[in-house]
Amino acid sequence: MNRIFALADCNNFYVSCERVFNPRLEKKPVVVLSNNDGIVVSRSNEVKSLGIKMGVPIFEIEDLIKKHNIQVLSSNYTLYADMSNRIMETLSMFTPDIEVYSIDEAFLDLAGFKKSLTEYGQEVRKTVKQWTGVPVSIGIGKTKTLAKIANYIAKRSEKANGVLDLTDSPYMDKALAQVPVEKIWGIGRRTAAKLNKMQITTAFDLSKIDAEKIRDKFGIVFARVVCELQGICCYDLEQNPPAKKSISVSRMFGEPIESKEKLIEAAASYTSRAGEKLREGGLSTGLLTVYVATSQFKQDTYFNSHTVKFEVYTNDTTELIRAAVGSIEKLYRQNCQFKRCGIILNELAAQQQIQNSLFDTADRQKSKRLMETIDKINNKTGMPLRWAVEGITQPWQVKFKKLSKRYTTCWRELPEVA
DNA sequence: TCTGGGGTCCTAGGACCC
DNA sequence: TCTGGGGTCCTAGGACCC
Repeated sequence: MNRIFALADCNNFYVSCERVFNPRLEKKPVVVLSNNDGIVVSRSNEVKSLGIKMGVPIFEIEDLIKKHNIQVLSSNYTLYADMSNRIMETLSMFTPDIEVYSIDEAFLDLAGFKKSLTEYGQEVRKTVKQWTGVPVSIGIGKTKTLAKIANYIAKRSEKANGVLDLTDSPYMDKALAQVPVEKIWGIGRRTAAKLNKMQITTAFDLSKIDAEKIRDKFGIVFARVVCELQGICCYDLEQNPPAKKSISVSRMFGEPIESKEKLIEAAASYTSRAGEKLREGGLSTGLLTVYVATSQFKQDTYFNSHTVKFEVYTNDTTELIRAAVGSIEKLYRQNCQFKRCGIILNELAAQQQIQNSLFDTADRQKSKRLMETIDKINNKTGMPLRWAVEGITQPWQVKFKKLSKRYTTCWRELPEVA
């Protein structure tokens, strides 16, 4: 059966969320920054047209910020996650066949819809804007990759007005010719550079290639991209997201750390968060990896990791922290300016499927009750319990200097109307 | 001085076995 | 002392996504 995919993608998502609750930001240049207010992760159209690229460090654009009075905000992840949920709920009203692809994107299956897809897209767009305040663009195509392409153009073309349908379009070739290879879904910087050397610069050029012929040189993922551009569907809608394979928690420190004690604090704190994520998903882990690193932009970089295997799968934070602290003892180096630490949990399994060991000495029932109690307390109060080993002063904590309020998830921070 | 975080999949190469 | 090949499993690293 023929498929028709629509991709609904929010415009400048983080910036748009901020504008919903602070209309003074409308029509002004706005950027949202990453953790530690490090790099630019979301830009308004005004900022894009100033030539400021995604991912540039903030200190490199200080002059432009002053000159154009760019409004600068820290990331407010709580707000964005809540807005995302509202948008996805709104989209689900239009079809039950929806795949939430990322915080600001969803694929909808529109196969079998009789009326004009463009009109339908406009209706979706209007509704999301009305109900949530966030502008979305909609691209429609016979494969996910073509829907992405349509979306790319819908965002940029004035004529499209936010919606472009490329199913059976007489303008298909023209549309593909507008899209540089590096903007195609699945083609990154490396592959784009290789293609450019071969005089393949647009999606149109790429769609004319024989996928089988270059499969050996470029791999199967690439071959699929080419097929999808040709209208051959390789990726279906995924409505039931596959089980997670890894959980990770990592941060750059607010300031570099030299002492082992502080490094242990940070590692314990991230591990505690990883444990919460495990239990939220009803999972346990068999493998914990800790890594530490100095700044990648300084000389004499040091990166190292250590992995611990658990005899019995666990989601007990005390056990996880013990493993993480032991790893730091092995990884620590003196006179080293640590700038980052991360915890990765692999070999995840649902709690029910766990094999017990004959020689297990831990009281698993007691541990389970303890974790449940701690999670319950933490979910109820705004002041989460902490393990002593996480420290008190925590100088490594991430910095957010320009944070907006949690308008939608915290009673004390509701927007006020004067 | 200041440079994010959380994921997935694929591939090449090594270890090991028969 | 000489000398094979095929299969599987695991891991590290690369590339990509948002």
